[in-house]
Amino acid sequence: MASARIHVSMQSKYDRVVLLVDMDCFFCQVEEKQHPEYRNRPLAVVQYNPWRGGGIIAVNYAARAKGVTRHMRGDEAKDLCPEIVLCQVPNIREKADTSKYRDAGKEVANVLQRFTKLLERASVDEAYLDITETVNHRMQQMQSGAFALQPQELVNTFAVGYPNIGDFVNKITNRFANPYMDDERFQMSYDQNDLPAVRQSDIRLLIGASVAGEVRAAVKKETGYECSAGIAHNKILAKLAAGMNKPNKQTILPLAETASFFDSLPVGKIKGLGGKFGEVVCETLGIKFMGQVVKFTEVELQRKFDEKNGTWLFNISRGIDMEAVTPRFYSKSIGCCKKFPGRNNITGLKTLQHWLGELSSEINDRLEKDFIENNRRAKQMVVQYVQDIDGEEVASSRSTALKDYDQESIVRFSLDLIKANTKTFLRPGSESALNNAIK
DNA sequence: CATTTTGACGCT
DNA sequence: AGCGTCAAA
Repeated sequence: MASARIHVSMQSKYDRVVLLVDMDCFFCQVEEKQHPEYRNRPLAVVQYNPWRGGGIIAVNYAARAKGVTRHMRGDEAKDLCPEIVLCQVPNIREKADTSKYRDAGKEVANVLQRFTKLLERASVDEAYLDITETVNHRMQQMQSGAFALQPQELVNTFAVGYPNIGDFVNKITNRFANPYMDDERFQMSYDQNDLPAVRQSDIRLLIGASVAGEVRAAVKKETGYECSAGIAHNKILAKLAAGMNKPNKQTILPLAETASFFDSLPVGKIKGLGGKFGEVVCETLGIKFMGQVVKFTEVELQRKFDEKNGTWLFNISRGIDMEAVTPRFYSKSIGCCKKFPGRNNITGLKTLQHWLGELSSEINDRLEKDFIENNRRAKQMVVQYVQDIDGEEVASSRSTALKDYDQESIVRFSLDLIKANTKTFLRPGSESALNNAIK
């Protein structure tokens, strides 16, 4: 099958203007909106709370100032910040149910959607917007005098490499007064074919920032939620920029600043390099920073990694990312899961059936809601589970095609899949004990 | 016993 | 098809 990633084909690598909109400590904001009395207080969202106060999955900025972080238990947060409000993810069917936050994320996406057809939801609280068309239109209006940037649209706007946004605007203004000011450097640094886009890059990103300001104002006005945004020529850079200034701020990553910025940017900050592959890249190349990758040729990188990853690294290290913003509003899959650590391991058939029932019930509700909203039905179901086999964690997944289904059939299908996949499902000699505990 | 619960995508 | 990786709250 062809790769799922679609790449843009266009005259230049710098023609697009892409936004990444990221909600600030989103689950906390959802709780603060629901409970106005919690506003302006340190707050965190936890899942479950009997064991050491629950696990923290979101922390607002007042609580971060006290040293509270994700990963901590609720009790640790209380130690650091006794006045903190700990909101629990709702427990429905004896498990954490994050539907409330999915619904809130959809509410935000409904606002974002009005600004472009090219909206790609990247997670419950993040979306990429390709606003190239709007920027092109405003460029034309600007040339005819029908549109002008208003400074008040750029409050809370930053540009990487500039101490404040005013300096960035001044530079662009000076360039209008003297169009050949930067041109010698542009001609030395970029491909001939890219020069028209390079010459317009800064002003187009600045217009993009004004659009981003409007997007964020609309989200705030219509949902009450605050967000941060990155403005750049592609997804990787927009995502990177969005994290530079938070909360409730937006950041431009100017084309000409990318190289010097990358010189001190740890490799792992780039989306896709935050895990094992990023570690391998650093060890293999003997480097720490993104800018150090440019010292290697594309062929060298392909030899050290593989053809695809080598080319990807070569381009990304130069700030080039041709991956398209692929329109997608609804998720491709709907799933739920629960862990059963330690003494909660599922060891008996009855318990397994019970939890398959709970999970199937949630899935069934969400599939029904999805059918009503989006008029689609699930075609396939996948059961995933982790077993304890001789003290080792062994993950498995099995799938089956779905035609008609309801909660009962989902339970039956999932149990059948697990049974069919397990040589010794029940412990020999027992009617009810699983041979391998499910974690 | 202990982040957990999601979701997308790449490799083989 | 099944497994693994990466990322977000």
